[in-house]
Amino acid sequence: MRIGEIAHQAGVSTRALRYYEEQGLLTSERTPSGQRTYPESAVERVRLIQQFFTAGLPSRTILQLLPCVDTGHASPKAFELLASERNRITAAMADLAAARDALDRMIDIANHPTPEHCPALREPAWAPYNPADATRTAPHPTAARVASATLITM
Amino acid sequence: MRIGEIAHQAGVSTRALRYYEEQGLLTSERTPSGQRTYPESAVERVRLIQQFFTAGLPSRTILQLLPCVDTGHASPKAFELLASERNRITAAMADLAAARDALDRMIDIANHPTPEHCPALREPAWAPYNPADATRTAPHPTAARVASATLITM
DNA sequence: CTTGCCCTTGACGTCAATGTGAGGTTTTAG
DNA sequence: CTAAAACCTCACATTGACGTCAAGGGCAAG
Repeated sequence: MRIGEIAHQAGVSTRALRYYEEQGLLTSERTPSGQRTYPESAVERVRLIQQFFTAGLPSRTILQLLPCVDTGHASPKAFELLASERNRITAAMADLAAARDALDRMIDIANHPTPEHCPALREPAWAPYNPADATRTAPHPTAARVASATLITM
Repeated sequence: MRIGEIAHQAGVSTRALRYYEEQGLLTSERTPSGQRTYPESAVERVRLIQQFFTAGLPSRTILQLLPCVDTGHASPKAFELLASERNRITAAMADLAAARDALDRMIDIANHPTPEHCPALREPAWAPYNPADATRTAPHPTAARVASATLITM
């Protein structure tokens, strides 16, 4: 298969594939005229690479990891890398969850059916930010938040 | 409080704080000599901003979201934005989970206690990538994977 | 007053995964 | 055979959240 076909099937650009090759993540055979040729399995390989990129792994790290995929064996160093990247991902998921919770609180407040949009009345998940007011104490925790599962189910 | 104090307490650089101000995310009073002054609440505000940045929200989006935090009200447009960003985050979490699963499979294989490191014997979570071999069929699903919870508990 | 640390603005550097365009060759369809 | 489509290499552009350096001003302690 030529590069365009792989790109299409894997859902990436040909530019990306050439970049992967440049980074040592993907190899190709060449026709006598110099065009790249790939086996079918390259599609799956590219999808895996993309998955790692999407997860925020830099190409250098992926480069160190891919041999493990191929050989089924991980050197102690590679093993450590696997573990640390796993931890990074877990931490990133926690960060995302925290941000999503923050958005959820905002959505809850914005969704609040009563007309208590007055900042002085709602429970301050965050203190209203007023730079001109440098001597403020914590506002009253007042209004009860109302559960509203109106948006996304997950 | 001056900028260095806020930066220290919020765990960011002064450069970042000036950048936030430049982007309209953070405001400050000025002393007669031009130095920035912040209220205590700025620390919390900066932490929130950082949380959003960490979650991959661009500054322009955060800029649109912060007024909702302050007013407790979301315009329909802002509400839509809240929802779409929530979806983005949820999708990103799914991507991370998928990548983590991939790493887990690699860890499982690498951890395999038996000497079946031979690629021909293990179950191919991914086909071994061999560009010179364009006419390969799926290998045998053979070796059973062994549960190994040796690394991270989460 | 000076030492030293913190602050100011401004502007250029960074990093990484591509996008994009130029200029030329190869393959394919008719 | 010819024109379109796909491919090649090279190389500069982009994006975003900062880092970093330069050149200078503000302010407490000794």
